[in-house]
Amino acid sequence: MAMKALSGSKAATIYQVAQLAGVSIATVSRALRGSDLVTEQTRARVQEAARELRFTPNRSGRSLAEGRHAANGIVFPDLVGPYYAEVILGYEETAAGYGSSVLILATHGRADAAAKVEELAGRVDGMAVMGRTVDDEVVGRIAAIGLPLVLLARDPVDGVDTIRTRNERTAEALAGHLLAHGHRSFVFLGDPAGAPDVAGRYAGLAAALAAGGVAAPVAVPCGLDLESGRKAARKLLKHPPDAIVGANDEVALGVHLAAEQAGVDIPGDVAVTGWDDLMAARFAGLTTVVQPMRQLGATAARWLHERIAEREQDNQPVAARRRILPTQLVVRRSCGEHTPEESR
Amino acid sequence: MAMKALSGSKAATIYQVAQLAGVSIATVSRALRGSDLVTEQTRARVQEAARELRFTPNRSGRSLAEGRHAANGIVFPDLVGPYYAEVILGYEETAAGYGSSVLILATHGRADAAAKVEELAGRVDGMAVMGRTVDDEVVGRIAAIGLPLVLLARDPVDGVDTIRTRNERTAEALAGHLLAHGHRSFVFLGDPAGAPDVAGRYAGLAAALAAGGVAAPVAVPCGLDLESGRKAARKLLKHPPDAIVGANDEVALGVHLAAEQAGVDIPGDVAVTGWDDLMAARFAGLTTVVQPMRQLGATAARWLHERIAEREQDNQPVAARRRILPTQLVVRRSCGEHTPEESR
DNA sequence: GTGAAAGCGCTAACAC
DNA sequence: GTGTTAGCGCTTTCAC
Repeated sequence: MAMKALSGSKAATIYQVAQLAGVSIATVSRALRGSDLVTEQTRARVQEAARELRFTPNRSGRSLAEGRHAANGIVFPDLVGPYYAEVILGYEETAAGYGSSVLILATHGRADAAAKVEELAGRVDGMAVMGRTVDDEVVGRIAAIGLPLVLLARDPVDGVDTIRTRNERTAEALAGHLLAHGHRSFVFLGDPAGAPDVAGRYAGLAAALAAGGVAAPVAVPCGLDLESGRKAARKLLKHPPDAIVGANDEVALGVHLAAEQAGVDIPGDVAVTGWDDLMAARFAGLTTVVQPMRQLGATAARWLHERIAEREQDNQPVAARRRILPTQLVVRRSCGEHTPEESR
Repeated sequence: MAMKALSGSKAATIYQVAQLAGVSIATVSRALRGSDLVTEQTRARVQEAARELRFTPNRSGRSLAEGRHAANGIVFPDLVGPYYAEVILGYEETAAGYGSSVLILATHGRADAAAKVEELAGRVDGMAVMGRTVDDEVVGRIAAIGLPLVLLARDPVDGVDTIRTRNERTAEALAGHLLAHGHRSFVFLGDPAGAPDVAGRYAGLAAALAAGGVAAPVAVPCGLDLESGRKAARKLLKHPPDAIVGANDEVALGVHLAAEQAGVDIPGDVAVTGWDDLMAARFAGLTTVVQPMRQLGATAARWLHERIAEREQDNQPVAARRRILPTQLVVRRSCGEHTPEESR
């Protein structure tokens, strides 16, 4: 019997454990879940049997009986770049603390993203959705069936919790710093119509520049990865503006690569800034904006947990929450010359 | 009815769809799953009802009935650093292609990691385990119940598929390059007893140096993150060796930070190398080793898919597979002066 | 082509 | 304390 268990090709069920321990399945369930309605003696016998059969409760059976999945989902455009990785880590860590597993779904730019997301909705108790991975209609549809939802780095949808990082106001701080350097002509590298974060960054920049009496920055649409930034910069650097504001660090770092290749000096010939404070930004000397990515994920997981508890207890749902997490300008050398005491 | 569906607070079940469409649940199931045992007319009616009720099949019910989860798991020590993120992305992308969701589990260094992993085993059809997240005993136990398993960047376990990246031989290439620079005293920054990858890197380095007639490198144990590298380097740089070989890029980049702070020149005063080729390595000018991380994850997902199919079809399992993915030395400026034609 | 009904593995009421 | 049993939502024979 023991041998059979060890070499078993299928996971054991509660029935087998019950049989081996000489009790009913109800007792097995109780014993293993720590109910105090079992003698310690019985519990020991059951545990022994479970161990021998290498029994792990089948999650589907349990979920079906309990009416919950003990799992949360997170949807993001892609896992490329440390940005999403950090958010997911914060999310996973917090969710795990609540006993929930985490299902990840990268939509890439697939056409069937909506279907994938809706399918995911069927296997989780709650879900975080990042950026513009799926449109408002899908979000609304999922929210309508009552699945706890939280949107990250995305424009709010009625009745749905949303967490964002501060973009507009930090963009103003960035603009102020660049203006102080004496820069007057600007290019924004990124597509404001693409991601909500990018839109906010551009809007904040434009507003601040306008307030400073400077022409609105030209927005040059650009993917959010290193290579897109490099390609876009190659053309741009032929007649560089005073400053190029990258929609994120990858884009800005792509500009660095292009500049190096073209023999353009940063910040001598052109100032460059990014957003996210990737590890690479530090080593490239890139002026950028730090965001609490981990906290973004962690907060999402916590809010979902609260919403799930609320549902389970049939409590009156609290109104949709909005939160904007602080961000901070990190000045390095790419934005222009600094006096020694200005530098860190 | 439609209103009720739209504002519904609980997901619809197959029974409600059946009732609304005026058919049995069996027909609903058949219609929605594309069986050709239904009239197109009936199918249309069912689809209409399903749409109206926003019906998505409950995954637990389905999994229980089908005896499979349509989900794979991946276990890793932490999501910090782009290294794991890339592996997971490759894994998710491939798994999604096979129709499987992906559950992630970061063990961090938690004491209950084994329990978490075994629990995960109960909700997936297959699982990838990275590095030394759980010990051989747990791996063996999970393999014993017949769950398809693949180990990544980890020493093989009998009867379990394993995929690694080439460490030893590339370490030799790295050693050769460093010796050619004239470096003769070496420190390896990392704990060979910690991660399997690190062990392989150290072993390869030591062997090559021995072959070159140079004393074995001192291994200074060190965490695999930036800060650990920086701290360890702070002491080390007081009397720097000719070269410091970091167990990974983060460690090597930590050395860069410490060197900058201490006014030590790289590579003038000390050569530094890493492993992984993070984006930051490129901007820090760090000599390192590229690894096909995405491919590592993708291969894992593909192998699992094959194992799962094998099980479902009750095929005779093929012998455990081993694969070592190629890696490549990337020479930048941190390892020593190069003549112009040597540099890229 | 469709329906009735038997599970899938588990939890939790309800008996005893 | 423990056993019996009724579901949880779905897929899939087996009848018709």
